[in-house]
Amino acid sequence: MMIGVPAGVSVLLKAAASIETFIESRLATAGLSLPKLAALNHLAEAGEALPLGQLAERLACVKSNVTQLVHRLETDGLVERAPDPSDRRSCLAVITEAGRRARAQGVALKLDAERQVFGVLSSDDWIKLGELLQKLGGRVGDPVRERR
Amino acid sequence: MMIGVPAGVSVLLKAAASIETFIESRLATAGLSLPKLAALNHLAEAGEALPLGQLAERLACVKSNVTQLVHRLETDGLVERAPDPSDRRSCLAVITEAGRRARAQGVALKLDAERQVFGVLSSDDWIKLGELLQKLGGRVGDPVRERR
DNA sequence: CAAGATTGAGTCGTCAATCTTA
DNA sequence: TAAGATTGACGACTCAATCTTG
Repeated sequence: MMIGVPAGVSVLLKAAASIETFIESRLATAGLSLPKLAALNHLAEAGEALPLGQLAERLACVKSNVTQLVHRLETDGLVERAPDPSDRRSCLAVITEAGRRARAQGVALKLDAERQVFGVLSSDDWIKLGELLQKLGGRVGDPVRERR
Repeated sequence: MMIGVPAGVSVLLKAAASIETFIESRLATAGLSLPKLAALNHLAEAGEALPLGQLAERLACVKSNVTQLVHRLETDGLVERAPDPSDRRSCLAVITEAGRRARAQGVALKLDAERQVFGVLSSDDWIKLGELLQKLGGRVGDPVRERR
């Protein structure tokens, strides 16, 4: 008997959307979102201020997006803009103390949410899923790249 | 040895995003997107015009979203608004002939893209993935619901 | 000219408030 | 008052065009 073969794609996308919504709802309790937390993580892990272009590259998104994201983070008081002494075209994103605190909180919330989601899977299941997604993700190709 | 347990979540979300981008890029060749195609599918499958609220429910999204989505579809000439004879508050979404053609094209493009994505997995892999996602998706809970 | 960032317009989604009709 | 739809404001993303500086 034939089941619609590619129905699995929809299942995958829906599951992902569902999980994302769940994690976002947890992060929201700290005034954060996944994009904001990702930006804070990159800034904290870099250990220094990053030019916006650098940040865009690490976030695998377009520069204009980072412009706006950093603007929102500035409004929240989690990041500040500073002029780049070595290049007057450039602009550095600096994480604030409040930003570091929010990040710590966000990391904990996200980890907790992820554990909740993945708690229903056995270790073997989890490994198997990783393999399958690897194959899937690897083949699809073309993550965001900067246009020429 | 310990691997970061919930790293799998990120892998899942990234894989899904990647696949979604891929499918969207195919649909774009017909001037469509996943949300637009979903709306057309529901209208065509319903076999009759639907009130916007009905459509919102079937799309599992908020009504205000459908208002805008239908507006874009109207701009594209794929859907038309008609007054509801039985309730003057209501408004019916009617799929046009162009809408039916676009839908047929979109369905084919999407199916093709999905087959491409899933071609990299064996039948067994595919079944296994379905099981795992079932467990995962079932647990997460709270799809969109209309607020009271 | 090329590189860094920004702005403007467009898609897609949310929520809260509003307007009309039941 | 409830229900149907719309509007306005916002988050997050894209692209194309622009401005400034190298």
